[in-house]
Amino acid sequence: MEFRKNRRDEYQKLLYLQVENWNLMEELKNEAGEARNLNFLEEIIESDLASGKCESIMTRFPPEPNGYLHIGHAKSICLNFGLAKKYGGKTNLRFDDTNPVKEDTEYVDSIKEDIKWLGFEWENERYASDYFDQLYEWAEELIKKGLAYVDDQTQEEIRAGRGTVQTPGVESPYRNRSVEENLKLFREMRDGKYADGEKVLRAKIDMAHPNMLFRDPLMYRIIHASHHRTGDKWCIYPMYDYAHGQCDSIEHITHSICTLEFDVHRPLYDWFIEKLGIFPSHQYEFARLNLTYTVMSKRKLLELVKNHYVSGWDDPRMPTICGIRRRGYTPEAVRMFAEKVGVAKREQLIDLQLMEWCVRQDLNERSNRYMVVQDPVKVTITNWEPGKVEWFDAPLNPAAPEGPSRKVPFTGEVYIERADFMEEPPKKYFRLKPDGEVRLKYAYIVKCQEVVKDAEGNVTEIRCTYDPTSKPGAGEWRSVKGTIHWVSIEHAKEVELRLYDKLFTEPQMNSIPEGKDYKDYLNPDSLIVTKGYAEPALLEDKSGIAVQFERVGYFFKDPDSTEEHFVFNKTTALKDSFKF
RNA sequence: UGAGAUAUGGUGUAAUGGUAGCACUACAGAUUUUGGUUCUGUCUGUCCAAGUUCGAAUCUUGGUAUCUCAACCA
Repeated sequence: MEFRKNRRDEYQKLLYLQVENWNLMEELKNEAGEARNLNFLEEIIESDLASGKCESIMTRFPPEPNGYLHIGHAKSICLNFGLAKKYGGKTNLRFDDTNPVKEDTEYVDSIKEDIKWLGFEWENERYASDYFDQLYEWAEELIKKGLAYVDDQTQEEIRAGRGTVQTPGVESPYRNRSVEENLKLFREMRDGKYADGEKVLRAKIDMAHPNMLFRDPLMYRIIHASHHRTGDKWCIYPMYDYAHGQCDSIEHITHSICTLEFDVHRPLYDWFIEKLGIFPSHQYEFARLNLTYTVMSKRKLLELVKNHYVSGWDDPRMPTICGIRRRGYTPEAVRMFAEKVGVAKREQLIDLQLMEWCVRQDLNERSNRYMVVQDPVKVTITNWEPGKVEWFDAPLNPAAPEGPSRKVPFTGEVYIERADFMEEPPKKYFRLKPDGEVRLKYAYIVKCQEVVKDAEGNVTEIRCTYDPTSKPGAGEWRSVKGTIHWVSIEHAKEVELRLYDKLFTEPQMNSIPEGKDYKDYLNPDSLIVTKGYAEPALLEDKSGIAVQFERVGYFFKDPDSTEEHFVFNKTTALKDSFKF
């Protein structure tokens, strides 16, 4: 480095440059560089805006209503809506409903709910099916231009004729029908004269093209099925490639953002727009999100639900948006996550820990704290006046010690966590041990005097004395090394706890060895149902977001909860740096 | 024996010919009524090989690796 600097100085002298000028230049460059720091899509948009290629931007989120949205979609939603928001543009929600046999209104509703939950508002709600008439007209136009033809070949013949990635295809015997004949046949297709699969409409491009999608791609196929919106009006339906670009164009989408695997479609997207001479939308691709210990494909998620490996699409272990929501993630956390994973064109496999960090980050600031003991052992305070109850004031969030608080009852018999007591502790054990002192959080310091065990040697009771002078707020504060959570047995409320962990045991679920199935890696301990003993204030919590069980983790009240029976889902554990 | 895309610490992502930075993870330390939070620090990186240049992650050439494409799915 020193060498380089010397060489540079030498060179500056050689060029008779003043060192100050050089440094100034670099400073300016650095400033400019700092101000940028954009992802590649933002760069494209800024350059398009600057060059006047477009006055304002318009994006769209185009789900097919055939399943539930997952965290990968969340990335796309945050991108599309976020980019438009950042640059003063708008975003449409467009359902890509060109295949009636796969789609359903059920999914439309859940998709809308999920987008709203994430905190985004679309400009227009549209459907590809809104444009079926226009798309049909354009198809006739392409036929008239000699750019499309009706093919009578069977599905197998068409597939065989397409060739392979390394060998060119062969032209269909029906490729050179006259415009009149094509028009007549296409109209007959539309009018229901033919059965499914009998004929298709194809674009006439190049059967030897290196891009397989240019080997006379299908534009329309015959499907005699009822569509969730257009009913029985149509029996021919456009293919994705024939529909998507034109739909974008109709809506004047300036930046059509999709995932990487669509990059080979872009030339065809452009081809239709060019041949039709319509508004030039442009497609850009980014890398889809992959998460460690997670499967994301619709097929696999569906299988998990259908075969009851999980309780449903909204099972808190699912990567679906509804699952994540039920797990206790906040929209803020999901948006933060989408921001953190970044946008680029190389395949990414994001560490699940990043997602957990995001919820902790958000929940740490906003969530209310309560004490809940999961695996209790009884502590008796021998010098406590029998029957006495003392109520302590405990802040709901330690970041605001003077802020809102709850009342915590203290009595002579409390539960503590079994793991918070050790008879023969290692040296750096700060919790309760024989003759040791520990603070019961928000209350007194207690000292372990005696350990009671059953015949098997299990600890059944710990007898302690409390130090009356250690009362919070009264007199000088005395510090001890350990502070643990507890709950008054008399006041404890029993709640159901669902402890969730990662669904799979293997980080790279996309590249599992041959001969293995992803289901071979299901984590048998992904759900443990247990119970907890909570301080009474927990049941009164009205925050609506996950709460923190102090020293344990974040928990979210499940919709299964009733007035009598509370159920809490573990969102994620607190970070734990304690090591024996 | 095709075409397209992508290669920067363990994981993501910047640096747009000029000091390889940031975040997560991991590991230390300080603070702490949560072994939490916060703060500080440490470890670890330009796919390879030539070339251009005073200077290359960046430009050129040639390799290598990974991903995508042969549904009447999207």
